[in-house]
Amino acid sequence: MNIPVNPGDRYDVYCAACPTRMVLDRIADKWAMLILGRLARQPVRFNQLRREIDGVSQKVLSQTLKRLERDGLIARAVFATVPVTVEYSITPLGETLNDAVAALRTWAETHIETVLEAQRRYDKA
Amino acid sequence: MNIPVNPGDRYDVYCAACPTRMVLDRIADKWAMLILGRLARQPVRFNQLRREIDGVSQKVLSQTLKRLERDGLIARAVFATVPVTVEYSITPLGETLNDAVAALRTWAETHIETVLEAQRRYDKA
DNA sequence: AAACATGGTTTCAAAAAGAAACCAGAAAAA
DNA sequence: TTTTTCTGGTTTCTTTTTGAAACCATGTTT
Repeated sequence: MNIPVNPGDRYDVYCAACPTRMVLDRIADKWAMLILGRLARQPVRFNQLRREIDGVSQKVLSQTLKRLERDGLIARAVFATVPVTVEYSITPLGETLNDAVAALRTWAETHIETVLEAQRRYDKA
Repeated sequence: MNIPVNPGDRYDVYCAACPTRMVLDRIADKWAMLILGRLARQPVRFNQLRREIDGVSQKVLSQTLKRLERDGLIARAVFATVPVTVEYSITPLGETLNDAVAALRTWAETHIETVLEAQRRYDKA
C-alpha cells in the first residue's frame, strides 16, 4: 500500500493518490445520492429539487449539481422562458451509478430497524 | 414532502427527519466504505487498518470505527497482550451493507476513465 | 539511551457546511 | 400601486467537521 498510481498500475481506491479515490469521495455523499436518485425518475428544475431534497441548502445544492455535471453524471439545460427555466436530468453514465446507489438507499430503508436496535444496545452499555 | 416521520408513516430518505436519512448520512462516507471493505476480507487491528486505508488520520479512523460499531456494522475485540491488541471485524449486518458498498467501489474503478474524460471536457468549456 | 510498537485522545488550524441575506426581472396578488 | 412570489443562483457569516501533529502509558528492540 501507499504506492502512488503510475501509468501501468491498476486503479485502487485504497491508495490516496488514485483518481478512483477522488471519485469515491465525490459519490460517497448524501446529497449527491439523493439528487441522483431524484433525477433518475425524471428531469427536475432547481427550486423543485430544493423542495424535494428536504434539508439541503441552496449553496450545497448548487455546488453538488455543478460537480455532478462536471463528472458527466447529470446534464443541465437552460430554457429562455420568463423567468428562466433550468432543468437537470440524469445522463446514461449517471444511470449506471444510480443503480449502485439505489442499493445503498434501499439498504438504509430496509435495515434501519436493526441499526436503531444496535444503537440502543451500544448506548445502554 | 417535508412531512415529519410519525409512527405509521413509511420510511423515506428524502425526508430530513426520517431516521433512514441519518443512516444514509453515516454510510455515505468515504472512510466508512473503505473500512467496511477492508474488514469484509478479514479482521484487522487498528494500526494495520491505519496503514492500509491510505490517507486516513488516527482521529477520523477512531471516530468512524466507533460509529460503525455503534451501528452494529463492525465488532471490536480487545486482547490482553503486550502491547494490547484491538481487533476489528465485520458483523453479519455489516456484510449485507458491504455488498451494496462494493458496487460503489467497483463503479469508481470501472468508470473512472469516463469520469475523467467528462471533467476534461467540462473544464475546457 | 533512543527509537519503535501498541491504541488511542487532545489540541489547534484549515476546510467545509449550513443559515440567511441579497441579486435582477417579471408576474400575480393585495 | 405597492407588496409578495417566482425563477436560479451568489455572497457573507457562523458553526461544524476535518486533518495534522503532539501527547499519553507501557513495554520491547536496537
